[in-house]
Order: sequence, then structure tokens, then C-alpha cells
Amino acid sequence: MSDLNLFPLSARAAGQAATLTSQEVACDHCGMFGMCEEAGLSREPQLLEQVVSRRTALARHDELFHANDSFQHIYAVKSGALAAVGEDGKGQRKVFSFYFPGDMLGLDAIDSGYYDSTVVALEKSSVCKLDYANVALLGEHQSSFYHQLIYAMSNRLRLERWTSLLLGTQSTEQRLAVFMLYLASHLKAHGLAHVEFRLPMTRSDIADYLGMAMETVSRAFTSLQKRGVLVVQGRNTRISDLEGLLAVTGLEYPSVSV
Amino acid sequence: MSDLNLFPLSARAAGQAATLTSQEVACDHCGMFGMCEEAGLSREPQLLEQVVSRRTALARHDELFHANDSFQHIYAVKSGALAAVGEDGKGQRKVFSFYFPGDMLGLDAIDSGYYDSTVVALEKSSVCKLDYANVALLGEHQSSFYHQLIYAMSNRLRLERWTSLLLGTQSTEQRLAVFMLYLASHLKAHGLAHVEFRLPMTRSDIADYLGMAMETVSRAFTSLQKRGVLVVQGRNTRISDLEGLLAVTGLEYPSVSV
DNA sequence: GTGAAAAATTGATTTAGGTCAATGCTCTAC
DNA sequence: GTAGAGCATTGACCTAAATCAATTTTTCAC
Repeated sequence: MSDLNLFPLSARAAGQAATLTSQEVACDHCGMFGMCEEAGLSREPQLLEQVVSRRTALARHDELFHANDSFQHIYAVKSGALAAVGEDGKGQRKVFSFYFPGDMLGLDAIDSGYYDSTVVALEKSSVCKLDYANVALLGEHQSSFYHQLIYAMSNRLRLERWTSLLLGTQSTEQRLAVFMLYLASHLKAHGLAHVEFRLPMTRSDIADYLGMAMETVSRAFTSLQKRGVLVVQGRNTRISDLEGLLAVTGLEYPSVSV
Repeated sequence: MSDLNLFPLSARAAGQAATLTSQEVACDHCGMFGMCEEAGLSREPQLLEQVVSRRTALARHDELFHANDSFQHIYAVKSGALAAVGEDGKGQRKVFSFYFPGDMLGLDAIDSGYYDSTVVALEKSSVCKLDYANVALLGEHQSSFYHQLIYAMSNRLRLERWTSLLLGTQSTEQRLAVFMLYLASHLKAHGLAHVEFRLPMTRSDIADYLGMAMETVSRAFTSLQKRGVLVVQGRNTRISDLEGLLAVTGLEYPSVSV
């Protein structure tokens, strides 16, 4: 675990922390990679063109799709960060999930035929999109494509368990700690900087995701910093003591892999 | 909505409420139905035999599989109820999800190759199991089988969003109300009694699922009963005012469909 | 059916975290 | 650069829910 304390506490100016925006996942770290491969990315690029559109650019606050839009595309995040948002009845905003480079979104709409939440870009982002209706064009590649899709969906289901653990944990400090670990392990899994990074979302976004008050998020950050497990400077964040952070959450090691 | 107030408040003795155990889903209400069909249930029963084993019986507290067991089967619940449980570090028990008749489980292990939580029967239950390795035997049926599997997984992903909403809602009374609606809509979707039913899980199970104290679950039940939206008698439960229950949660109508 | 164990309820007390409010910081547009 | 808006932090206060504890009810094994 010693390889995680890469940056001495005061070495980097906070402003220099890598933003998610600046980090684009290469295809081989993208959730859709297997599917692109199977669809003939290398072998038949012109076939792929009909199915996958690469790098659609989004500005901050742009909507990728809106709740109740009918399902057409599966997306993969290349760079930036997005959030699925909705209302929980009395106009209370609720963030269902965040999407980072390498993540796929829209998978939950295949069956129902419509997207059930609105997805917005939290910062300048780019996505690849796959036209699900055109998958039929893949011909012989089709069934191995589905095979890859099943893996991707299974993986996503497993990831949702994290969320369950995240939201079900009682103490707010623990919840935020689990959230930070979730972020870090995710970024690492996709080959991005995962020790020091800039949060793309506001404190309110985190609050609406974790089901707590924005002020509490702020206090929890302060408190984790006082414990010495995190260095927080606005949105610039560094995990300074991973084991300490794990200890706060009470999580087991192997289940995390940061 | 008037069709929901089927049972006048004092008409039925609590003990006569239908238990989940007594309610078995027919194949056409089972999450695996499409897959069984595609695999040739009606057309080639002997082929199906090699892939699907029907009705494995489980007693209360029996484990279907244990965390870290290697993945082999996808299961579908025929009757009864099960729960995926884990530890959140310091021995604190955590319930990740409940599974009811019609639900599939094990989907999240396809990709990783191992189950990441332990699944136990909460009461006498029975499951069908599908040997994933033998799916290859389906031959020509294979790709349409995968197609159905993708629908099932997509549907499950959408369902997980409920969970997110469930756990992220602040007030404990609201959380429990959403939980009851989730149960009811699920039971209804699979053609089971959904107004009056017997909870298969303990208050502690619910508490460990919703991330609150067992005593708080008990108090929240009492409080919902005082509001007149629920009639609770131990584990026997009846939704006596669905609109009222919806009002407590603040949820929108169309998103629920109980 | 009976007794023991497990589960559920209820009460009293304490504490975590929500709410209200004031102030400080930092991006962005000009 | 400067102004303004949006975002973040901190404090004071108070409510909701955790904890501790005692009692009752239900369930299960014999």
C-alpha cells in the first residue's frame, strides 16, 4: 500500500491536481471496449462506424438525455463526468449515480425502452454512443457482442452493490469515506489518477447522492481531513492515508482494491 | 385505486394472511421465463433439463451460496424469500437485497466469476437454477437466450434504482414507506398478493437493509399504523391506504404502479 | 402443549445530523 | 483585473434517530 503515498502533503499546488476532464480513458480502459472489439473495431472499421459514434462533446450542464426519452443509445464516458438526476416527489433533487470515464450508461433502459432519469454533464465531457437498433447490422458478430454486453451489465450490477453499501451505512462520515473509496477504486480501475484528483461535482451533488445535507458533507470532509486521511481544498482532493480511510469505513480490504 | 381496499380493517384474522411461502410464482411470472422459453422449454424439454434444474428446496437459514463461492448457476426464486447478506467490516451485518418469487439472483457474478455475498433463505423456499456453463448446449437457441438474459439484467438494473432512492431518502418513516411500496409493487408484478402479506424477514433484517436501528424500524411501523396507512400485527402486514402511503413517501404515481 | 429462545415493542436518554444563518471563497464573464 | 453569482465553510440551535434498557409477544423445538 506504500505506493499510494505518492505525493508528500504539501508538494503540489492544489490547482495542479489532475481534473477528470483532462483524463481521457483509452479505448482499452473503456467499458465498451470488449463490445467494440467484438463488433469488429479493428477488423471492420466501416461496419463499426454504423454502430458506434465516437466522442460526442458535451459542455457543463448539457443533457445527454432526459427522463422519459425513448431508448436508442448505450453510451460510454470517454472523459469528464456526468450524473443521473431525478426528483424524489416534492421537488427534492436526487442524484442516482455518477458516471466517470470508462463507465457505460443507458443499460437499464434496454428492457423498458425509455431512460428513467435525466443525465447531465457535470463538466466538459465526451462520450461514445452505440446505436442499439443497429446492433443487428453486426451480423455474425452479433452474438459475441451480446456476450460482451452481458459481462458489462453483470459488472455494473456488481458495482451497484457498492451503492447499496454506500447509502445504507449509518454515519455520515463513514458514508463519505466509502464514497471517496468508491471514486478512487473506480478511477484506478480505468487507469486514471486515483490518489489525487479534482471532484467534478458540487457538495450539493454529493449530498443529493448520499442522502444528507450539503452542510453535513462539508463538515464530513473537514472531519476526515482532521483525521489525516484526506487532504481537501475545495474540490481538490487527495487520499493521504488509504488504510486510515478504510479504517473509518470499517470495510474489508479485498473487497475494495484501491 | 379503490380496488386496493379489498379487506375491511378487522375482517381477517392476522394469522390468515397469505405467506410468501404459500405463494409460488408460475413460470410465466418468473424472471427466467423468457430464458426458459428461448432455451426450448416447450419445444425441447430434454434439452432444457440439461440447463435448468427446477425447484430446489431450501429450509429457513439454508445457504444457497456463500460469498466467494465460484459462480456456476443463475437462480430464480419460485417461492419463499431470500436475502443477500454481508459484513460491513466490524462484524456489522448488512443486508444487500431481498429476493422474492420471480426474482433472479447471481447475475452480478457472471462477469467476476464468483458470488460476492452470501444468500440465505429467510423461510422455506424453492428455486430454479440454470447452469451457466451449459448454456453452450443450447446451440442455435443460444443467442436468443442471451437476448432474453440482457432484458432480464436491464430490468434488474432499473430495479436497483429503486434501492438507491430507498436508501437515500432521509426520514426513517419515509424509508420504511418506500420499502413497503417496493415490496407491494414487486409482489404485484409477479402476480402475488400485494395488499396483505406476511413479511418473511425480521425487523433486524429490514434495519440492516435500510441502514437504521431495529428499534427505529419498529417505531416507524407503529407510526405508519397510527397514520392509518398500514395495519401491522407482527409480521402480518396490510396496506390499508395506498394513496396515504404514497403521500408519506412523496413519490410520484406513475413511477410506482402498485 | 409447554418452556426456552428469539423477536418485537416501548420508554428514557443521548447524540448525530438537519436546519437556519452568516461569512468566506472561487470561478466566470466582462 | 474586477464584480457578481454560485459554491463552500462554519457556527448555533434543535429535532430525529441511535443507544441503552426493560418488558411483552411470538416462534420453535421437544
